[in-house]
Amino acid sequence: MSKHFYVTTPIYYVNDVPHIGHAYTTLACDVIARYKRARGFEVFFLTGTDEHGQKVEKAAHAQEETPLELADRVVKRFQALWEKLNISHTDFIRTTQERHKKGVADLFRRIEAKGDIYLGEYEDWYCTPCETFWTETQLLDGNCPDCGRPTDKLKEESYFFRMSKYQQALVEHIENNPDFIQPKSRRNEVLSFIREGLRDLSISRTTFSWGIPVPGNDKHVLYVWFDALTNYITALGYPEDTEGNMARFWPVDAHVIGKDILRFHTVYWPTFLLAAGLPLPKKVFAHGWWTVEGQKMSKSLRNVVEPNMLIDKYGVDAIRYFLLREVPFGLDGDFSHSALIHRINSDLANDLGNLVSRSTAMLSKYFKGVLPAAGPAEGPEQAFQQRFIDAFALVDKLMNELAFNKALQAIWDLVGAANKYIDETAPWTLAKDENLKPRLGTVMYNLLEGTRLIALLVAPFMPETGASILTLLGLDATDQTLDDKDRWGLLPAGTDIAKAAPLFPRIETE
RNA sequence: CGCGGGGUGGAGCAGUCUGGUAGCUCGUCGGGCUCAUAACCCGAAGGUCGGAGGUUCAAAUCCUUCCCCCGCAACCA
Repeated sequence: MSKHFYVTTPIYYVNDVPHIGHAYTTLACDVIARYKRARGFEVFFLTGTDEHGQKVEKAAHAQEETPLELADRVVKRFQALWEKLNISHTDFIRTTQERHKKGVADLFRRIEAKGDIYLGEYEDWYCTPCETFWTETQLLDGNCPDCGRPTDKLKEESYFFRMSKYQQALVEHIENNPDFIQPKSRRNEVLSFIREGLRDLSISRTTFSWGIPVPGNDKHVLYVWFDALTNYITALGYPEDTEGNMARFWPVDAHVIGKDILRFHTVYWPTFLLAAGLPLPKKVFAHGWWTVEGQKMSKSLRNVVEPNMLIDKYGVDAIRYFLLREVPFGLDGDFSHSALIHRINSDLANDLGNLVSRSTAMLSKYFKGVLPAAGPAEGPEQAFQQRFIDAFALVDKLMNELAFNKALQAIWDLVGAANKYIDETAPWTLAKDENLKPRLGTVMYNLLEGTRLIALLVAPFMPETGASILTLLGLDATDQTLDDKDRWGLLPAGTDIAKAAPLFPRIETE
């Protein structure tokens, strides 16, 4: 079995500034990447930016800068946010990079050589002032959906990809690989879409120039999605593969995307790959959307949630936790400040933070902060330890399904079990009888050892918190490996463990 | 007949595919404990599962029909 893991975010369009949705997708990929690394996988985690296309060209023109200048500016904002969010990507690709353009041109030629690209005519509704083509269904009462002015039916020379040729092969692939498109509801959606019949796809434009030129015909630039989707292999070095990344990491384990770009990833991209004779992605996972305080997020409502501000106010780990805990991955969810504060107070402060506080406080009080050795495990210890063994298997299964919220629930069951273990064993009672000191030592050891394991499980979701707890326990915080570290009893007796300051202060609201 | 998702105790959700004691989190109420960030642990109350009809020994779960809400309708995660 392969110990390689490749996960991608979509490349984000630089015509938009980063918001909570971008952060969500990227965060999800980061968590699975960190988890897989902890499990001993060599991980390639790719994110990046999509910088071509008419919208970028126009936006740049409006601001009197070149498209590349605009892209450089916006890219910095994405990169700064990822740093702030503790995103651990291994590569950041920009579609304006030479390596990408070269790979895209190669893919085009490869498909063309196969006879699956032809020159034809593209006919649609054109808004002259906006210089934009619209499909019949996009029009509002026959007018441009952007500016409301009338549109004309116009023909444009265009290269087409024989997508229709691959309809049957794609349907078969989806049917034979039940996990290819997740969640299942999306899979059904895609299947019914394909069965309505695939048309050939226009993959070039002549109405603007900010893009990758069609090889052999500079009048045309490539359709942005042909350009953009290809990033998933150009980042690996396609077509040369000098570093062997294509060989090691393709096909990708998971393309994580928002539900809006499902069709591009489950219809266009796979058919391009089929035509090129490359293996298809193992999984495409479409997550849901966030509303904000119950309302759709939009620029006009001015309710777009700015991740930087949230991180400054609540802390990066609290935000990371909230986004993945609050809503099942794949469904839509609502972002509200009251829900966020509630999560922070009850899950992070009361459950986890307080567990660490009370545990270390007792160790301080009863053993001067020096971890005692464990005596024989009695009933409570055996049950307690078994919960961890069960949880490791469960969490692994859930992480592989990208069921982040369930994985966090399973981890929090352990936090609950630890709090309950304290209650059952009542260390404060044991402490009153000097004869029970060994028993008290056993309880304290198990408690702190459980805390170590919880820290490791929590670390992919909340790297700083995981590191804080490990440091507190006298361990190397940079080593968040789970493989071989998920056994009971690795915390050495005799370790000095200081009483912890609150990990997550409660947020008081008036 | 455009497509899709949904209507389950006060709130938010799971359960529906593979019918068989209606579950979780929060909130409310009561109790326990005192190590801890007024935190932790235990218990209780509260639902005829949107309406109607049907299949079945048995339906939140399958079938029919109706009502209501929310998205989308080719390039916004």
